Amino acid sequence: MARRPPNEQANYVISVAAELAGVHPQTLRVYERKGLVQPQRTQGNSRRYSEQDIELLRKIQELTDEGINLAGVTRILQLETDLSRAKARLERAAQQLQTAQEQLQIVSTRSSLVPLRDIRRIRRAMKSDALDSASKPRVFVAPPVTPIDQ
Amino acid sequence: MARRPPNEQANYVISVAAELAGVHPQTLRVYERKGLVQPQRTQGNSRRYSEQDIELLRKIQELTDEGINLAGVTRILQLETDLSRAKARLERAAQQLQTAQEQLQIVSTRSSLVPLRDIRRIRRAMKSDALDSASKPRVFVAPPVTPIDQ
DNA sequence: TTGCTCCTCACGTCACGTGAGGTGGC
DNA sequence: TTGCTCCTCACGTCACGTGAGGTGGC
Repeated sequence: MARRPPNEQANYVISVAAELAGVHPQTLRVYERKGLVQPQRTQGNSRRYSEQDIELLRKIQELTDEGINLAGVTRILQLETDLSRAKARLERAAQQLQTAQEQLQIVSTRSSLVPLRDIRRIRRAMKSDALDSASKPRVFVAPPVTPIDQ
Repeated sequence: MARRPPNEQANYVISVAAELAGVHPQTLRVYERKGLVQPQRTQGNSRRYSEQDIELLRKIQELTDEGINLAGVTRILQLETDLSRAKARLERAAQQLQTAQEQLQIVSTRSSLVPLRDIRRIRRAMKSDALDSASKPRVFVAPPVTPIDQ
Protein backbone atom coordinates (compact mmCIF):
# COMPACT_ATOMS: atom_id res chain seq x y z
CA MET A 1 0.00 0.00 0.00
CA ALA A 2 1.31 3.41 -0.94
CA ARG A 3 1.50 6.01 1.78
CA ARG A 4 -0.98 8.82 1.48
CA PRO A 5 -1.04 12.40 2.66
CA PRO A 6 -3.77 13.24 5.20
CA ASN A 7 -5.71 15.16 2.62
CA GLU A 8 -5.31 12.83 -0.27
CA GLN A 9 -4.86 14.17 -3.75
CA ALA A 10 -7.91 13.77 -5.94
CA ASN A 11 -6.56 13.02 -9.36
CA TYR A 12 -9.22 11.26 -11.32
CA VAL A 13 -11.87 12.89 -13.45
CA ILE A 14 -15.25 11.22 -13.50
CA SER A 15 -14.68 9.20 -16.68
CA VAL A 16 -11.42 7.74 -15.35
CA ALA A 17 -12.90 7.10 -11.92
CA ALA A 18 -15.84 5.33 -13.53
CA GLU A 19 -13.48 3.21 -15.59
CA LEU A 20 -11.37 2.32 -12.56
CA ALA A 21 -14.44 1.40 -10.54
CA GLY A 22 -16.07 -0.43 -13.42
CA VAL A 23 -19.22 1.64 -13.56
CA HIS A 24 -20.94 4.24 -15.70
CA PRO A 25 -20.01 7.89 -15.06
CA GLN A 26 -23.66 8.70 -14.61
CA THR A 27 -23.75 6.15 -11.80
CA LEU A 28 -21.09 8.11 -9.97
CA ARG A 29 -23.21 11.23 -10.21
CA VAL A 30 -26.14 9.29 -8.76
CA TYR A 31 -23.98 7.98 -5.92
CA GLU A 32 -22.87 11.47 -5.10
CA ARG A 33 -26.42 12.78 -5.06
CA LYS A 34 -27.27 9.98 -2.61
CA GLY A 35 -24.32 10.88 -0.41
CA LEU A 36 -22.40 7.64 -0.90
CA VAL A 37 -19.26 9.24 -2.35
CA GLN A 38 -18.16 12.85 -2.06
CA PRO A 39 -15.49 13.63 -4.62
CA GLN A 40 -13.68 16.92 -4.46
CA ARG A 41 -14.47 19.61 -7.01
CA THR A 42 -12.21 21.73 -9.15
CA GLN A 43 -12.69 25.47 -9.33
CA GLY A 44 -14.56 24.85 -12.56
CA ASN A 45 -16.95 22.54 -10.60
CA SER A 46 -15.69 19.29 -12.10
CA ARG A 47 -15.49 16.23 -9.86
CA ARG A 48 -12.09 14.89 -8.86
CA TYR A 49 -11.86 11.43 -7.30
CA SER A 50 -9.10 10.33 -4.93
CA GLU A 51 -7.60 6.87 -4.60
CA GLN A 52 -9.72 6.38 -1.48
CA ASP A 53 -12.81 7.37 -3.43
CA ILE A 54 -11.96 4.69 -5.98
CA GLU A 55 -11.56 2.10 -3.24
CA LEU A 56 -14.91 3.09 -1.82
CA LEU A 57 -16.50 2.88 -5.26
CA ARG A 58 -15.10 -0.60 -5.74
CA LYS A 59 -16.47 -1.63 -2.38
CA ILE A 60 -19.88 -0.26 -3.32
CA GLN A 61 -19.66 -2.06 -6.63
CA GLU A 62 -18.88 -5.31 -4.85
CA LEU A 63 -21.96 -4.96 -2.68
CA THR A 64 -24.35 -3.90 -5.42
CA ASP A 65 -23.10 -6.81 -7.53
CA GLU A 66 -24.51 -9.01 -4.79
CA GLY A 67 -27.88 -7.39 -5.31
CA ILE A 68 -27.69 -5.09 -2.30
CA ASN A 69 -29.33 -1.71 -2.84
CA LEU A 70 -27.84 1.60 -1.86
CA ALA A 71 -29.68 1.89 1.44
CA GLY A 72 -28.17 -1.45 2.34
CA VAL A 73 -24.74 -0.44 1.11
CA THR A 74 -24.77 2.65 3.32
CA ARG A 75 -25.66 0.63 6.37
CA ILE A 76 -23.17 -2.11 5.58
CA LEU A 77 -20.29 0.31 5.12
CA GLN A 78 -21.07 1.78 8.53
CA LEU A 79 -21.31 -1.66 10.13
CA GLU A 80 -18.05 -2.80 8.58
CA THR A 81 -16.34 0.28 9.96
CA ASP A 82 -17.77 -0.49 13.40
CA LEU A 83 -16.74 -4.11 13.11
CA SER A 84 -13.16 -3.43 12.10
CA ARG A 85 -12.90 -0.86 14.86
CA ALA A 86 -14.18 -3.38 17.40
CA LYS A 87 -11.78 -6.00 16.10
CA ALA A 88 -8.86 -3.59 16.38
CA ARG A 89 -9.82 -2.77 19.96
CA LEU A 90 -10.18 -6.46 20.72
CA GLU A 91 -6.75 -7.11 19.26
CA ARG A 92 -5.30 -4.35 21.41
CA ALA A 93 -7.05 -5.56 24.57
CA ALA A 94 -5.79 -9.09 23.93
CA GLN A 95 -2.24 -7.77 23.60
CA GLN A 96 -2.55 -5.79 26.82
CA LEU A 97 -4.02 -8.79 28.56
CA GLN A 98 -1.14 -10.99 27.51
CA THR A 99 1.38 -8.40 28.67
CA ALA A 100 -0.38 -8.05 32.01
CA GLN A 101 -0.55 -11.80 32.49
CA GLU A 102 3.12 -12.20 31.66
CA GLN A 103 4.00 -9.48 34.13
CA LEU A 104 1.80 -11.15 36.69
CA GLN A 105 3.65 -14.37 36.12
CA ILE A 106 6.99 -12.63 36.67
CA VAL A 107 5.97 -10.51 39.62
CA SER A 108 4.20 -13.30 41.47
CA THR A 109 7.43 -15.35 41.50
CA ARG A 110 9.48 -12.56 42.97
CA SER A 111 8.85 -9.97 45.65
CA SER A 112 8.97 -6.31 46.36
CA LEU A 113 10.70 -6.72 49.63
CA VAL A 114 12.44 -4.58 52.12
CA PRO A 115 16.10 -5.51 52.69
CA LEU A 116 17.00 -6.79 56.15
CA ARG A 117 19.16 -3.75 56.87
CA ASP A 118 15.99 -1.59 56.87
CA ILE A 119 14.34 -3.70 59.53
CA ARG A 120 15.02 -1.32 62.38
CA ARG A 121 13.51 1.63 60.55
CA ILE A 122 10.44 -0.41 59.68
CA ARG A 123 10.00 -1.80 63.20
CA ARG A 124 10.16 1.70 64.52
CA ALA A 125 7.50 2.83 62.10
CA MET A 126 5.27 -0.14 62.90
CA LYS A 127 5.57 0.48 66.64
CA SER A 128 4.63 4.11 66.40
CA ASP A 129 1.53 3.14 64.46
CA ALA A 130 0.47 0.82 67.29
CA LEU A 131 -0.54 -2.05 65.06
CA ASP A 132 -1.95 -5.33 66.33
CA SER A 133 0.20 -8.46 66.36
CA ALA A 134 -1.22 -9.83 63.13
CA SER A 135 0.10 -6.76 61.35
CA LYS A 136 3.55 -6.93 62.86
CA PRO A 137 6.31 -7.13 60.27
CA ARG A 138 7.45 -10.64 59.58
CA VAL A 139 10.85 -11.83 58.52
CA PHE A 140 11.19 -13.93 55.38
CA VAL A 141 13.78 -15.36 53.11
CA ALA A 142 13.19 -14.67 49.42
CA PRO A 143 14.28 -17.38 47.03
CA PRO A 144 16.65 -16.09 44.34
CA VAL A 145 14.86 -14.47 41.46
CA THR A 146 15.70 -13.22 38.02
CA PRO A 147 15.53 -9.46 37.54
CA ILE A 148 12.47 -7.82 36.00
CA ASP A 149 13.28 -6.77 32.48
CA GLN A 150 10.20 -4.55 32.23
CA MET B 1 -36.68 -11.34 28.99
CA ALA B 2 -38.39 -14.66 29.47
CA ARG B 3 -36.22 -17.73 29.61
CA ARG B 4 -36.42 -20.02 26.64
CA PRO B 5 -35.81 -23.71 26.15
CA PRO B 6 -32.93 -24.56 23.78
CA ASN B 7 -35.37 -25.69 21.14
CA GLU B 8 -37.88 -22.98 21.47
CA GLN B 9 -41.55 -23.68 21.07
CA ALA B 10 -42.99 -22.49 17.83
CA ASN B 11 -46.47 -21.37 18.70
CA TYR B 12 -47.61 -18.90 16.12
CA VAL B 13 -49.42 -19.73 12.90
CA ILE B 14 -48.59 -17.58 9.92
CA SER B 15 -51.48 -15.15 10.31
CA VAL B 16 -50.60 -14.44 13.94
CA ALA B 17 -46.90 -14.18 13.19
CA ALA B 18 -47.63 -11.75 10.39
CA GLU B 19 -49.79 -9.69 12.71
CA LEU B 20 -47.11 -9.66 15.42
CA ALA B 21 -44.43 -8.67 12.94
CA GLY B 22 -46.66 -6.14 11.20
CA VAL B 23 -46.49 -7.67 7.75
CA HIS B 24 -48.61 -9.55 5.27
CA PRO B 25 -48.71 -13.36 5.64
CA GLN B 26 -47.70 -13.67 2.01
CA THR B 27 -44.58 -11.68 2.83
CA LEU B 28 -43.59 -14.30 5.38
CA ARG B 29 -43.87 -16.99 2.71
CA VAL B 30 -41.62 -14.91 0.46
CA TYR B 31 -39.09 -14.45 3.27
CA GLU B 32 -39.03 -18.16 3.86
CA ARG B 33 -38.49 -18.91 0.17
CA LYS B 34 -35.54 -16.50 0.25
CA GLY B 35 -34.10 -18.19 3.32
CA LEU B 36 -34.47 -15.25 5.68
CA VAL B 37 -36.70 -17.01 8.20
CA GLN B 38 -37.15 -20.73 8.68
CA PRO B 39 -40.27 -21.44 10.71
CA GLN B 40 -40.93 -24.94 11.91
CA ARG B 41 -43.64 -26.99 10.25
CA THR B 42 -46.45 -29.02 11.72
CA GLN B 43 -47.08 -32.56 10.56
CA GLY B 44 -49.78 -31.10 8.34
CA ASN B 45 -47.09 -28.86 6.74
CA SER B 46 -48.32 -25.62 8.30
CA ARG B 47 -45.73 -23.06 9.39
CA ARG B 48 -45.20 -22.42 13.09
CA TYR B 49 -43.23 -19.37 14.18
CA SER B 50 -41.32 -19.12 17.45
CA GLU B 51 -40.75 -16.04 19.58
CA GLN B 52 -37.27 -15.80 18.10
CA ASP B 53 -38.71 -15.96 14.61
CA ILE B 54 -40.96 -13.04 15.50
CA GLU B 55 -38.00 -11.04 16.79
CA LEU B 56 -36.12 -11.77 13.60
CA LEU B 57 -39.13 -10.74 11.53
CA ARG B 58 -39.36 -7.47 13.43
CA LYS B 59 -35.68 -6.85 12.84
CA ILE B 60 -36.13 -7.51 9.13
CA GLN B 61 -39.13 -5.21 9.10
CA GLU B 62 -37.07 -2.49 10.75
CA LEU B 63 -34.43 -2.76 8.04
CA THR B 64 -36.80 -2.96 5.08
CA ASP B 65 -38.65 0.07 6.47
CA GLU B 66 -35.39 1.94 5.94
CA GLY B 67 -35.49 0.96 2.29
CA ILE B 68 -32.95 -1.85 2.57
CA ASN B 69 -33.64 -4.78 0.29
CA LEU B 70 -33.48 -8.41 1.31
CA ALA B 71 -29.96 -9.01 0.00
CA GLY B 72 -28.87 -6.13 2.22
CA VAL B 73 -30.89 -7.41 5.16
CA THR B 74 -29.21 -10.81 4.94
CA ARG B 75 -25.77 -9.26 4.96
CA ILE B 76 -26.61 -6.81 7.72
CA LEU B 77 -27.98 -9.51 10.00
CA GLN B 78 -24.73 -11.43 9.56
CA LEU B 79 -22.64 -8.35 10.22
CA GLU B 80 -24.62 -7.45 13.31
CA THR B 81 -24.08 -10.95 14.65
CA ASP B 82 -20.36 -10.59 14.00
CA LEU B 83 -20.32 -7.17 15.60
CA SER B 84 -22.13 -8.17 18.76
CA ARG B 85 -19.89 -11.21 19.04
CA ALA B 86 -16.81 -9.02 18.70
CA LYS B 87 -18.18 -6.59 21.27
CA ALA B 88 -18.88 -9.42 23.70
CA ARG B 89 -15.34 -10.70 23.29
CA LEU B 90 -14.01 -7.19 23.74
CA GLU B 91 -16.04 -6.80 26.91
CA ARG B 92 -14.68 -10.06 28.21
CA ALA B 93 -11.10 -9.19 27.35
CA ALA B 94 -11.49 -5.82 29.06
CA GLN B 95 -12.77 -7.56 32.18
CA GLN B 96 -9.89 -9.99 32.18
CA LEU B 97 -7.46 -7.16 31.61
CA GLN B 98 -8.83 -5.25 34.57
CA THR B 99 -8.64 -8.31 36.78
CA ALA B 100 -5.07 -9.00 35.70
CA GLN B 101 -4.05 -5.42 36.30
CA GLU B 102 -5.64 -5.41 39.74
CA GLN B 103 -3.86 -8.62 40.62
CA LEU B 104 -0.66 -7.14 39.30
CA GLN B 105 -1.20 -4.17 41.57
CA ILE B 106 -1.75 -6.42 44.59
CA VAL B 107 1.01 -8.87 43.86
CA SER B 108 3.59 -6.22 43.12
CA THR B 109 3.05 -4.71 46.58
CA ARG B 110 3.36 -8.00 48.41
CA SER B 111 5.57 -11.02 47.99
CA SER B 112 5.51 -14.72 47.61
CA LEU B 113 7.84 -15.20 50.49
CA VAL B 114 9.19 -18.00 52.55
CA PRO B 115 8.84 -17.65 56.34
CA LEU B 116 12.06 -17.25 58.32
CA ARG B 117 11.63 -20.61 60.03
CA ASP B 118 12.22 -22.28 56.64
CA ILE B 119 15.51 -20.54 56.10
CA ARG B 120 17.68 -23.51 57.01
CA ARG B 121 15.87 -25.83 54.64
CA ILE B 122 16.21 -23.26 51.87
CA ARG B 123 19.87 -22.56 52.53
CA ARG B 124 20.53 -26.27 52.41
CA ALA B 125 18.78 -26.53 49.10
CA MET B 126 20.62 -23.55 47.68
CA LYS B 127 23.95 -24.94 48.76
CA SER B 128 23.38 -28.30 47.19
CA ASP B 129 22.50 -26.61 43.94
CA ALA B 130 25.88 -24.82 43.98
CA LEU B 131 24.49 -21.43 42.99
CA ASP B 132 26.62 -18.33 42.51
CA SER B 133 26.62 -15.57 45.11
CA ALA B 134 24.14 -13.39 43.21
CA SER B 135 21.59 -16.17 43.49
CA LYS B 136 22.09 -16.73 47.21
CA PRO B 137 18.92 -16.34 49.24
CA ARG B 138 18.56 -12.94 50.83
CA VAL B 139 16.78 -12.05 54.01
CA PHE B 140 14.04 -9.45 53.95
CA VAL B 141 11.33 -7.99 56.10
CA ALA B 142 7.93 -7.84 54.47
CA PRO B 143 5.69 -4.95 55.48
CA PRO B 144 2.29 -6.10 56.73
CA VAL B 145 -0.09 -6.78 53.88
CA THR B 146 -3.76 -7.49 53.49
CA PRO B 147 -4.61 -10.99 52.34
CA ILE B 148 -5.37 -11.64 48.66
CA ASP B 149 -9.09 -12.18 48.25
CA GLN B 150 -8.61 -13.87 44.88
C1' DT C 1 -69.48 -25.45 6.24
C1' DT C 2 -66.26 -21.92 7.78
C1' DG C 3 -61.87 -20.12 8.06
C1' DC C 4 -57.78 -21.10 8.01
C1' DT C 5 -53.64 -23.22 5.58
C1' DC C 6 -50.93 -24.47 1.32
C1' DC C 7 -49.17 -23.20 -3.31
C1' DT C 8 -48.33 -20.44 -7.89
C1' DC C 9 -49.02 -16.62 -10.87
C1' DA C 10 -49.40 -11.88 -11.87
C1' DC C 11 -49.15 -7.14 -11.33
C1' DG C 12 -48.28 -2.36 -9.24
C1' DT C 13 -44.63 0.25 -7.29
C1' DC C 14 -40.27 1.75 -6.56
C1' DA C 15 -35.13 1.92 -6.76
C1' DC C 16 -31.48 1.78 -9.77
C1' DG C 17 -28.78 2.30 -13.73
C1' DT C 18 -28.18 4.49 -17.80
C1' DG C 19 -29.27 6.82 -22.14
C1' DA C 20 -30.73 11.25 -24.25
C1' DG C 21 -30.52 15.97 -24.67
C1' DG C 22 -28.89 20.44 -24.02
C1' DT C 23 -25.00 23.51 -21.64
C1' DG C 24 -20.50 25.30 -20.86
C1' DG C 25 -15.44 25.60 -20.11
C1' DC C 26 -10.64 23.85 -20.91
C1' DT D 1 -13.67 22.53 -33.06
C1' DT D 2 -13.34 18.36 -30.27
C1' DG D 3 -14.17 15.98 -26.27
C1' DC D 4 -14.83 16.37 -22.11
C1' DT D 5 -17.67 18.25 -18.13
C1' DC D 6 -22.10 19.83 -15.98
C1' DC D 7 -27.13 19.16 -15.26
C1' DT D 8 -32.17 17.16 -15.65
C1' DC D 9 -35.50 14.07 -17.47
C1' DA D 10 -37.08 9.69 -18.85
C1' DC D 11 -37.34 4.97 -19.37
C1' DG D 12 -36.15 -0.17 -19.00
C1' DT D 13 -35.36 -3.58 -15.60
C1' DC D 14 -35.71 -5.83 -11.52
C1' DA D 15 -36.91 -6.71 -6.59
C1' DC D 16 -40.48 -6.60 -3.53
C1' DG D 17 -44.93 -6.79 -1.65
C1' DT D 18 -49.31 -8.33 -2.14
C1' DG D 19 -53.67 -9.66 -4.30
C1' DA D 20 -56.09 -13.39 -6.84
C1' DG D 21 -57.21 -17.94 -7.57
C1' DG D 22 -57.54 -22.63 -6.67
C1' DT D 23 -56.40 -26.64 -3.04
C1' DG D 24 -56.78 -29.19 1.13
C1' DG D 25 -57.05 -30.40 6.10
C1' DC D 26 -58.48 -29.31 10.98
